[in-house]
Amino acid sequence: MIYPAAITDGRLRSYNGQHESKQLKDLTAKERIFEEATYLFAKQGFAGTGLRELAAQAGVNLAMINYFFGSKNGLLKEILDHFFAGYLAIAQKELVGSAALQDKLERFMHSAISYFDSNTNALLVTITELPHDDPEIIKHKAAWGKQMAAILEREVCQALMETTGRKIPATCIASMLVSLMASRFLFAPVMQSVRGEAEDPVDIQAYTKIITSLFLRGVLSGK
Amino acid sequence: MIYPAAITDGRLRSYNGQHESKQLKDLTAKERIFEEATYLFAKQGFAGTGLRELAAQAGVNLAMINYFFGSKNGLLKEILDHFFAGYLAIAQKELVGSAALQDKLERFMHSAISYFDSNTNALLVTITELPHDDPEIIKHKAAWGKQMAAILEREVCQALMETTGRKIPATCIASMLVSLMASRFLFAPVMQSVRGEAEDPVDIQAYTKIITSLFLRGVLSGK
Amino acid sequence: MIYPAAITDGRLRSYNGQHESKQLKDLTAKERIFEEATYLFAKQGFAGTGLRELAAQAGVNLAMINYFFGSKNGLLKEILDHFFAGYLAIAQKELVGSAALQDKLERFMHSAISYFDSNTNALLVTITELPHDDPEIIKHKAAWGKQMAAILEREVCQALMETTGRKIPATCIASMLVSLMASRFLFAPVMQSVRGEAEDPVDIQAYTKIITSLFLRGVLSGK
Amino acid sequence: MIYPAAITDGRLRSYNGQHESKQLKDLTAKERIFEEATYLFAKQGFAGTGLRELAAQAGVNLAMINYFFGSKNGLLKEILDHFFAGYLAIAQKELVGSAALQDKLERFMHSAISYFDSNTNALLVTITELPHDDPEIIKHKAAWGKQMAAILEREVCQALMETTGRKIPATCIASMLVSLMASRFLFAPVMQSVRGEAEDPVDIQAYTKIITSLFLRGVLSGK
DNA sequence: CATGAATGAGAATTCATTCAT
DNA sequence: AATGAATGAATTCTCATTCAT
Repeated sequence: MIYPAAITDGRLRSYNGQHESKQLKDLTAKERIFEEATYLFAKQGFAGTGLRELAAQAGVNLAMINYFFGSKNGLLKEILDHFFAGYLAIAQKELVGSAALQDKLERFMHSAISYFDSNTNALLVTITELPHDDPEIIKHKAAWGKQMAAILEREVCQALMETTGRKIPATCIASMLVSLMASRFLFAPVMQSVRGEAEDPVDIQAYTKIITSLFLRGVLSGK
Repeated sequence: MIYPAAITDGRLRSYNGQHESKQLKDLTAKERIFEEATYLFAKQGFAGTGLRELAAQAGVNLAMINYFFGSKNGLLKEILDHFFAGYLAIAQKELVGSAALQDKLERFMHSAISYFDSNTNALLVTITELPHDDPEIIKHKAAWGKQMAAILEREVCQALMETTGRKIPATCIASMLVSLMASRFLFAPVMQSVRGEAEDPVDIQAYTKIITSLFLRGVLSGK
Repeated sequence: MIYPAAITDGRLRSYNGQHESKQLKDLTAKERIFEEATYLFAKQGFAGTGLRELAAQAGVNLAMINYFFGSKNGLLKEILDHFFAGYLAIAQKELVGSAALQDKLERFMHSAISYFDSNTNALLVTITELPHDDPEIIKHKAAWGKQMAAILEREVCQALMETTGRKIPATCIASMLVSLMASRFLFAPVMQSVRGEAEDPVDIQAYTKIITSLFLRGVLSGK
Repeated sequence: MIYPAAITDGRLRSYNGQHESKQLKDLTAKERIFEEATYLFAKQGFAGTGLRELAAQAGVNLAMINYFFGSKNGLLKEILDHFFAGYLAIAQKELVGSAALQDKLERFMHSAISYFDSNTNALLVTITELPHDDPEIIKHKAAWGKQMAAILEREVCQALMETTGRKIPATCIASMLVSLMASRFLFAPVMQSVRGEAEDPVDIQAYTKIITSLFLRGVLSGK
């Protein structure tokens, strides 16, 4: 997993979210729609983005969107699924196994934050659409949540109870983790204008350290 | 500050957010619009909610919304301002002063989570609309963020550096705090269906303890 | 009749159209509505002007407009009637009598153009609303047109036939006269930006001479 | 240039403005919208005509208007541009050259009045929207006015000064010419009801002669 | 006289989607 | 695979008018 040196504070119209080197012109029409939709949904919200605008930005005919994705909802579902799949893969890779709890968590958080950094737009779409209850979409979100909770329950919660005596539900852990790791990306647009241009944001490595340390040892611990 | 016994897992069409006993019928037309808008924006998103639907649910004529709030954006601005004002007041009350850092933070987090619990809908609107960059709205958000960051810088960041030697920017602290405290409310709709009906969610007091303890001492600390 | 030295090229928010010295604050609410309506209707058209805007500009409550004038149409009718009455009075004063035809016409045109200059807004409203066929309004216009045609028929057409042998219908004369005299005011907004700021428009006295001379002796005549 | 025998006193729902023989059913949707809009705008004014009514009359779906013309303003701009282009072409054809001034003017006025007669609706839209100052529209009008003034300045004003010693600005000439030639069409709806049904209007040839003679030699000249 | 609230209809525009080509 | 036309419903917002106070 590559940790990009340059920070990407907020949404970027990046067509290389996955560290691919493809240019816009190299992408197929479907890929262009997908990338542009992720960017626009992150910037303006799902309901706030029209398919006309999306088609224009992606440089495709309006009818192509429904042709490729069936419907506007189908497009959202694909974005969410794509993002969840990557996130779950990281959880599986870093959390499952016999390593020490602290090591597991540290590695997971490093990877996850790096994933969020490379897929900020998809992360923002996921989070901002989370509470909205389109019945078609909510099933998807619950399905992914179930898998995540299962891993956490098995690999984290039990170990946590054994070592610290604390019983925290997996759903609670899952929520806290994502919230904490996503905080930078979620608040970036606002915090950027709060800081103004005088101050620089912490870079992504520093951020990762702060967040990880906080989650494991709290804000009051030294170092 | 009252801690409501009953959990409010997610959005409620509650016209007694502030623990007032007003009934729907007692509210003025403007208040009904405001309450219903907060509920609907939380449930379906700002852009996903039409003024027609809002007017119907609030039991007012469609034109009254623009009459009272000028525009749909004006309505959103009033909701955000109202929520931010309450949040900032809590920060001012609990964080400003000469108490010990840990006591300040504990009291603030208790009050803030209780505030989130009583104003879940407004919280959700605020968070889900955060990254969306309507130029008219973004100025409001930045203005409030500035005030919050100023308080944290003065009352928390400096004390933190003195006691722990860690320099964390106020904007970073602000984001982490809100994210963490809001995690339960933001993920509630999804986590509810993840748990199914077998398992009960932790109640709000337990949640407050978990979050506070985590933020101060980390997840690995005992107790 | 006074010929103002300063030209009034186009629409003016003049509350002293009739050379009265009343200030805006001295006018009654009804008068303020009337003046402001004349200005706005001239600038944006009757249908293009909302009563809310009018009320705001006139500094009166929205409901006052209907209270004073019955309806938006009633307001227009009063503006038209007021303007037509003044125009017809001039025709009666200058055209009726035993003077020579050329003298009659010259005096009439001088007076009428001066009247147009002092009531440019009302003139513009009249002309731009002329072809629009609101059935309620069209009767008013026809009634005034009949009176004007009658005077022209009696005092001009017959004399014209006797002196030049030409039979021109009164309706035709009436149209040409008004069109010609109003041309400056009707085209002023456009011609102003055509000229730019380099060139000055002819003043109202020069304009009066040009128009009168043209109507009586044609553009090819010397002097 | 064909002089239609039948007079067209005022606005006609004529789909054969250009003496083409196309029927309504033969026109494309865009053309039907264009024709019907010209008719309705002439009859009720631009602001006084709703797109709903226009769509119904043109027999197209409401959304097609914005689909083809972008906006209601875009539709107006196209109507104005189309009319201005035709008018300017006539000016260029008849006024530019080395013919005698009187011949130029006579030919121009004949052609222009005939053009007005074939495009009465567009003429009325142009004139009644002239003073209204939508910033988007006013630029169009000024642009066309500039071209017209340039031709008149070069081809008419200078010759006029040489032959008669009179210096009349091109903007003034342009305004008077259009006003005079358009008078019949502008006042037609009113004058028709002034005459009643007893009297017949002068036909378009007689009107052309009267107007031309008046402009060149004045109303007092014989013949 | 004057006001603020309220109304129902209508304004222009955009929506997601479909379909024949 | 791709396009332009077309649709009906929905969007936000403004309209002129009324009425109780």
